Amino acid sequence: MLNYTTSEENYIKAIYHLQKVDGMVTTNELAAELQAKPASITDMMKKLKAKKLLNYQPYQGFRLTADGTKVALGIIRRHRLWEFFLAEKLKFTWDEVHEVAEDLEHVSNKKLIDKLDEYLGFPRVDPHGDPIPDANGKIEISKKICITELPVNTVTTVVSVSDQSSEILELLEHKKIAIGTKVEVKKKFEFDNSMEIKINRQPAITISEQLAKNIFVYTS
Amino acid sequence: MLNYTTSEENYIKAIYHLQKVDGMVTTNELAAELQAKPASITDMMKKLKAKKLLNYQPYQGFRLTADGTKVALGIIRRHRLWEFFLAEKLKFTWDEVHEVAEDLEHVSNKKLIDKLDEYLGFPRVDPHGDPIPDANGKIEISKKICITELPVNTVTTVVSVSDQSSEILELLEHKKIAIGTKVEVKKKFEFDNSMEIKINRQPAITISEQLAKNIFVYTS
DNA sequence: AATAATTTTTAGATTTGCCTAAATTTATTT
DNA sequence: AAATAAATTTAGGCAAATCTAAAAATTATT
Repeated sequence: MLNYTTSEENYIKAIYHLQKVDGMVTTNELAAELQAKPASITDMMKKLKAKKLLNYQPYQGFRLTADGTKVALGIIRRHRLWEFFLAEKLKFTWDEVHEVAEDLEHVSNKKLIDKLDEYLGFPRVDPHGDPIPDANGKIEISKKICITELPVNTVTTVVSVSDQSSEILELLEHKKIAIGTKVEVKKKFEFDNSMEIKINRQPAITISEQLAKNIFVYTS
Repeated sequence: MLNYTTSEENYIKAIYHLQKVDGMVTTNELAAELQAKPASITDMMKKLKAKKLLNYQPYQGFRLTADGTKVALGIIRRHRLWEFFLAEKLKFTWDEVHEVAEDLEHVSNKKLIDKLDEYLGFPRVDPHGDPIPDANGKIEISKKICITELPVNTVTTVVSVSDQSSEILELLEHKKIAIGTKVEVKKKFEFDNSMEIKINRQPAITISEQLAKNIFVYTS
């Protein structure tokens, strides 16, 4: 497999993530995501198209090709394995790992990553609960849904928190909600979309709509 | 501490290593080391001088300043800690680690490196026997000498092999000489500068001048 | 010490990745 | 369906890091 620049990799990764939400990704969306100007996006889109990583017709948005998706999954594999390493071995907290992994993910030595994977015991998810692609690029279809979509009286497990600001983390910590926490939705209030949830066997607690929107759980 | 580009770091590191042999480093030496053209060296020397990492007067060669040396030691610290990690934890062989560490060394997150150091148990030397600078940039003065300079009947430990081609590695493996091997020089022959050495308590073996010149040991 | 050889620097070009400003295309309104 | 607004692309420029070829400085040699 060929090598790509750090910049190319950042574009590919961003497109992969936006695609999942959107289907087709637009120039402005990607510019916002990467904190770059739209003109820069167009430049790179031409380059990635030339390398057959991207389906792109001017003004029509873009999607990764099968090859582009493979490259994206390689980057995501590296990112998430390093995140796991940082949390598990170096004792970083789960909210610190992303930033460091942003740099480590660009070291693309296959043997390094496969040996790291083995050393870590082939973990299936990273510290945020996101699945780690295997050496062949296979990734478990994440069956995550937002806790707001969960029916009442269903027990499930928190797998990820989308916002990762220190403000939300403070609140989560206070409410004792963390990745892996077992939660059950007890009541939903239409007035303000707040909800009551139970954590383990403790009394129900209330979470606001804003908070709920950022908490994701497994469907099963 | 400021951040430097991968390219700047590679120049700084190369100057540091050449300085130790040479005192003053020349444009052509550095060009050879970095596989670049002399014109490119001059360009970068101007830049590093402007950043006060280098003492440099046109046509007079260059040396790192105290600041430059500090930066170099940071890079070398990262490089050697990753080498140790790769050998110790991921089970890379000692001749494979350098290449991978060349990429990892440019991820310059102080917390990452200090936690890695701690995780590894604050190792003093890398898998080639070279000393690892501590978090403050302190490095043990390496008391390595070539085995050819060792007096007879002195027991010592192999700390490094300068050449790392597969040819020399094959020979070293055959002769059971590795980093950490205890050796004792028994005889030196003036005719061809070959020597007989004993490894542990086994019968003496002969090594050629060419091989001996590449084997380094501790003086004590 | 003058000339030749070598080393180093300068000048100017190229590529990558980004930018601003202007032009173009597409989408939205009236 | 025009006109307006928004999104996107093009054109041209800039900085970093490299290169080639030519000029300048230093070192070595006769």
